[in-house]
Amino acid sequence: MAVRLNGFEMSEEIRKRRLEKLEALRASGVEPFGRKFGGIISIGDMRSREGKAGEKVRTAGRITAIRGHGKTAFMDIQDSSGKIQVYFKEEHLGAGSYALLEHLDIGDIIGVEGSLFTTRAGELTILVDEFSILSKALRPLPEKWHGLKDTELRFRRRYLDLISAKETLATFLVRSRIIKSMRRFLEERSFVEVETPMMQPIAGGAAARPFITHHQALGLDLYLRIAPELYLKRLLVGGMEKVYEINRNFRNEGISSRHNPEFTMLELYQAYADYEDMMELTEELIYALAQELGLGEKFTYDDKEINLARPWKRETFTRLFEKSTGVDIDDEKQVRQKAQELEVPTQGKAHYQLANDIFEAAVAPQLASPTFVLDFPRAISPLTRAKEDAPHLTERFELYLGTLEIANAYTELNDPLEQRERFLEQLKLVEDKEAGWVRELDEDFLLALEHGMPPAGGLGIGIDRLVMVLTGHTSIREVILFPLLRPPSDV
RNA sequence: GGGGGCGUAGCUCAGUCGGUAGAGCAACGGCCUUUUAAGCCGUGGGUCGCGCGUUCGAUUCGCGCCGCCCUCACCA
Repeated sequence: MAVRLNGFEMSEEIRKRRLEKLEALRASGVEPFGRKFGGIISIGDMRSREGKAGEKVRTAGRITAIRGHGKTAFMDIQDSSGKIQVYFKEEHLGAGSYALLEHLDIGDIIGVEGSLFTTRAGELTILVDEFSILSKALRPLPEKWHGLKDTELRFRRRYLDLISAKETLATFLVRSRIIKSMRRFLEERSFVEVETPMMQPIAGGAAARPFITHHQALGLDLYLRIAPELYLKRLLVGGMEKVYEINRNFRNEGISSRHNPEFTMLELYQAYADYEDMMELTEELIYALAQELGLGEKFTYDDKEINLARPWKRETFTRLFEKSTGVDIDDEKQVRQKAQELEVPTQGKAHYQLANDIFEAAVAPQLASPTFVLDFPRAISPLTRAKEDAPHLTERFELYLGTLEIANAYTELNDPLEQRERFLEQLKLVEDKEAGWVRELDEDFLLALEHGMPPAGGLGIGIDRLVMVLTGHTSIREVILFPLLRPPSDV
C-alpha cells in the first residue's frame, strides 16, 4: 500500500467533514479537545465488577463503533484495558446534549458518566447521564473488522495498529512485564542497575560495525555503542560487584527478521563468579519469566516443541559441531571442506570463525529447547578466560532457545596482560576496510584492568529475541514498537 | 548487495486475455428508543506506488526507480 506522507492523503474529504464538525462543536460552545477527566475507573475494572445494575460509573476511551437508532445510540468505547458499550438516549440526556452526538465520530475520545445496566442481549452497558469530548479525531480509524493488515502501515503507524489489534497491544504489554520482572529478579539478588555511555570514543565489547556520530563543541567523532561491556567491567574494577544495564545497542549491519539496528540487551556482571553461575542465573531467570507469563514448561514456538523442564541441556560447542558435521573442529582443512559442502562462504574467514558460521548454519536450527552451548574457541572469544585444561577453548556459553541465540556469557578475562595480547590477536584477525572507522585498542580499558578487576561472570541476554520466543513472534519487528524502516518516498 | 513476492478508495480486498475500475467497512443524506460486524433507502469518494517506453489507447505489456515482506549474503 502506498503511503504518501509528504503529499496529502486521499482522506482529505473525510478530514474536511470532521473539521466542519469540530467547528460546529465550538460554535455551540463545546471544546472538542477537552481537559483532564478525573475520577474514572478503567473499563477492565468495570467489567470485573459486573452485575451491579444502577451503579454510577465514570470512564473514558476511544469510540470504536457507533450504532444509531433514531432517538438513541449505542457506541463502543475502548481503553487499554478493554471495551464497553455506552448507550445514549435523547429522552434521558435532553435534546440539547443529545444533538451533539451528530458531531461525534468513530475515533473520537470521550469521557462518560452514567449508570450500569445490562441489555436484553446480555451486554453490560453504561446508560450515559453526561459526556465530554476529550479529543476530536480528524482522521478515520482502520477498518473495524479486519483492522490494519498491511505490515508496512502497521509499523509506520504503530499507534493505529495498537488501537485496532489487541494482540499487538498485548505483545507490548508482555514485553513491558518481562523487563519489569527481569529488574525485580535482579534487584532481589542485589544487582545494581547502572547506565553507561551510549556514545563512546572507541566502539568496543563486540565485533560489529558501529554507527558514527559527531560532537560539535568537542569537535569529536563518537560511536554509538555496540556493547556496554568494557564500561561495565570498569565498574567491577571500581568495586561495584553486581551490576546490570538494560538498554540499547546499535549495530550498523544488515536488517533481518532477527536483527534490528538498535536492539535491547540485558548485560550483567557478578564479581567472584564464573560462567557456571551465569548458566544457573540464566536458567532461573528465563524459567521464572516463562512461568510468570503462564507458558508452562512446554509450549510451541514457530511450529517447534519447546520444553523448559530443568535442568537445561548443556553440550560443548565442539561436541555439537562434530556430532552434526562429523568433522574434527581443530582440523582446518576439514572445516574448510565442510564449509564448501554446506555452501557457507569461506572468503576471508579464519579457521574458527568459519567453524562458528558452520555451527550457525548446521547446528543452531536444531536447538529449539533451551540448550547451553559451552566452551567456544578462544580465537573468537577475545574477552573470555581460557579453560585451564584446554587453553584453546574458553569458559563461555551461548544459550539457544527456539533456534535463536538468546544469551552469551563467560567467565571474564581479568588478566590485563593477556587481555592486551588477545586484543592484538583480534585486530590481526579482523582487517576492517570500512571507511571512517578503525578498530582501536581501548587503552583506557586496559589501564582499568591493570588496577585489578575481580574474577567475574558476565552475561548478555538479547531482550528482543527473548520476547519473540515468549510471545510467539518470528520477526523482531513485531516486538519493537518502531522498528527501523526506510522513510517512505513520495516520488 | 543477489533472488522471489507484493503495491488498486481512508481501511480490507475483487477486477481489467490493453478500451481510464468494483464490493464491504468508514464517510455523507434520510428512516429507526435494547443494537452489537445493527438494519433499510439513497449519495459522494480513485493521477490503479512513481517515471519512461510500446500502442490509436496503458491500471493492465516492457524497462527503470521507490517502498514493504520472504530468502540468501554481510555480521567476535
